[in-house]
Amino acid sequence: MKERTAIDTIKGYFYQFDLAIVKLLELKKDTETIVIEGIEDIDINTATEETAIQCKYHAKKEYNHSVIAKPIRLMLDHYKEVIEGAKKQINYKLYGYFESGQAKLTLPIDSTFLKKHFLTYTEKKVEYYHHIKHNLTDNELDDFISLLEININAMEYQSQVKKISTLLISQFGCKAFEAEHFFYNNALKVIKELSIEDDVKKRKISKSEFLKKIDLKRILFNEWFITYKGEAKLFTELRTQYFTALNISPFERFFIIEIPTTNYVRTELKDIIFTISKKWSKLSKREQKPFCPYIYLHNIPHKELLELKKELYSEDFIFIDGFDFDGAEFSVKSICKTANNDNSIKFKLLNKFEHINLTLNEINKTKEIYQFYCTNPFFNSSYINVKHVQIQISQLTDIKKIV
DNA sequence: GGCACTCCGTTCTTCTGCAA
DNA sequence: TTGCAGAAGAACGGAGTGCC
Repeated sequence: MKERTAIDTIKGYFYQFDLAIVKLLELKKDTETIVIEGIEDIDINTATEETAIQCKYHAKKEYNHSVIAKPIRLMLDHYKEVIEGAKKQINYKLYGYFESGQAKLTLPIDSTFLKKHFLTYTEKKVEYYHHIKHNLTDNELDDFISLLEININAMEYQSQVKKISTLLISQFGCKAFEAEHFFYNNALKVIKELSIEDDVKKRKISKSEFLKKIDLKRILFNEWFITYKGEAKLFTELRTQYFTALNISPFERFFIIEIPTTNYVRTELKDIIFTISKKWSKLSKREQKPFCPYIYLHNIPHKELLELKKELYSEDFIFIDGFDFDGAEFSVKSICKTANNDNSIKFKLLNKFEHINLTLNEINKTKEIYQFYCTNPFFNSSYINVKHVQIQISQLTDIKKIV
């Protein structure tokens, strides 16, 4: 029960973030902006008007006037400052989803209804009259109603998610997977980061800034996206998208892995190397074009790399690193040597960052790069025809779950 | 028959607990 | 601190009963 309550609460946050994404994508001009948690949950600023939207998502709750009464009173507080000349006039919008009970509210409402159901309330057995507190006349309340739009038939959660996907596909001309894993994932991160800014000026973003920020074709390890998707499901989808094929083509695959500075465990790294080697090599005698993967370990201390190589070698796990004899320089020809059943080379280790480009330049076959990074991608491919997948990880063991 | 009172189920509002 | 769901309690309204 507790866990379900938490999930429902998180769903409420997501619903609000998703609505912000929808509103940003629906802005007509690139210069138009929205503010997260401004006057209301979402403030929309267009060339002609400003609208403050209060968003409610009650997946398991029936509509009752009291549920939306408090936000309406807060909007009236703002309106009071408007008629006093302290603030600029804006439009107010209450956008809510409820499981049932929508028929209880007949729109439009009048000032009598507003006073009775939204402005009169009880707290600790004391009755309050919000309109009397603010000394507002019926005419002023009518004016407030003319600025207020109530929609308690808001889109259901999944329908809104589908709408975002459609908008992103249309905006970026991408596929559904990219819309979700690249652009929606990035969009969630951008909105989340805006929402936690203390300064309201920093919670503002224009459509063009937003589109620029989310236009990154790489997978982020974004806690909000993982919460939305579920870690296991996310890893499964990544595996299906990038690492599942019935017949693996004999391509030259580069696995570029950043070693986290904390919680490094050598056995875990070895396990990942074994997995990549096993899955992404074919050394059978019957294989016409045998192959094995290239692996580069970013930020691994020199001494640790040496220990790792010693251990692999002592376990008869055959690999090459482009150095043919003691004192020799890195040889591209050596590292590019074809792996086969006779030499049993299970993977090719690139010791240094610069060896990646030297090797890539030498190879004429189809190449693919899979980069797993911790914070920011550290290898930028300039090869137009080379597939380059960038996936953010939180820990080394994530890689094994994906590949 | 009409009115007042009581009971009880339903509806609505407010409070509380929980998680972020 | 906020926003959600659920609990608790107040308010409402219909049915039944008794009295004038």
